[in-house]
Amino acid sequence: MPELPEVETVRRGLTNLIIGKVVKSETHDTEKGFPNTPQDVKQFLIGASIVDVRRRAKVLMIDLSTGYSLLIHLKMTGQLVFVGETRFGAGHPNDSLVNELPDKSTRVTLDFEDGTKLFFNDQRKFGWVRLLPTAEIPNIPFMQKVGPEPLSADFTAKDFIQRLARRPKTNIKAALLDQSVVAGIGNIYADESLWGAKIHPTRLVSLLTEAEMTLLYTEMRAVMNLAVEKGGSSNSTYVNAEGKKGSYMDFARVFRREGLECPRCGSIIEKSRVAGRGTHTCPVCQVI
DNA sequence: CACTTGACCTGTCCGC
DNA sequence: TGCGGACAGGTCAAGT
Repeated sequence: MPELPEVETVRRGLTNLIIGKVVKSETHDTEKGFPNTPQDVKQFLIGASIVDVRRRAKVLMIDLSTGYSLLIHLKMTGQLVFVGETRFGAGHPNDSLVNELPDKSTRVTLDFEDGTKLFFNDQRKFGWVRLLPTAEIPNIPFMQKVGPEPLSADFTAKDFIQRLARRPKTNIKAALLDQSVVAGIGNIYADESLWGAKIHPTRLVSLLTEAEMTLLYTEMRAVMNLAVEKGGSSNSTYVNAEGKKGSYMDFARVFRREGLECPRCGSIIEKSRVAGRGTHTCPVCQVI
């Protein structure tokens, strides 16, 4: 599920739900999704309290009182689901989860001292959780190469244009998906941003005008801001850590709207494959 | 080097 | 209904 807006929504939810809680025990299924040793877990996780929940790009960081952090990447299908028996009223979407979790997609479970739990579920097993010293997070390869946060106040159109210029011979969709250019954009918001800027995803970066790149910068930020405000995008079954559904898909202009009318010009939206990903475009108002 | 493709996994949907 | 193949909101390694 997660691009920047979804991960940010999870971060905000967890901030409300788990800060101050003390970890009582932890279980995980395989080393692949959680490579730390039992000794690491015992020394740096068990008994620790949650100090902060942060995000960089699509990576979540749960900072612990031991000076270590849990780094979490949800990849395609990861979810963090908080279950606190007293938190949800009758009929709430999370009520059933109290009894249904853990299930076969559960990779990691954190049990807190107060009886509440946090589950990391991941159907496709691409995601991961790892424990490492908080101070070492900036040194991991991903953090070394990842680009700026698109919504940060000091990220300018000029920065964006300069970073795009490093990928002149690839198409603009691949460049937007490249986390070293800008952090946090994924398949949904790449398509939505390019529609907003009336640029076809297959266009070579070197063929974009400065005006187009400036407009793309503006549209990308508008899309990301709206998506964060709406709690991200959710499929029919997903609920976030707080049991709320994201509603951005109600506002999507092209993503998963193939066969429907373009909201700007009325042409029929097409689906194709660009940069190895399913791609949604208006064939008329997005210029190749 | 820059860029593209395949691999990692499981579940679901769609066409025969 | 059964089966095969394509596909799914990401990233890295290996290939050209």
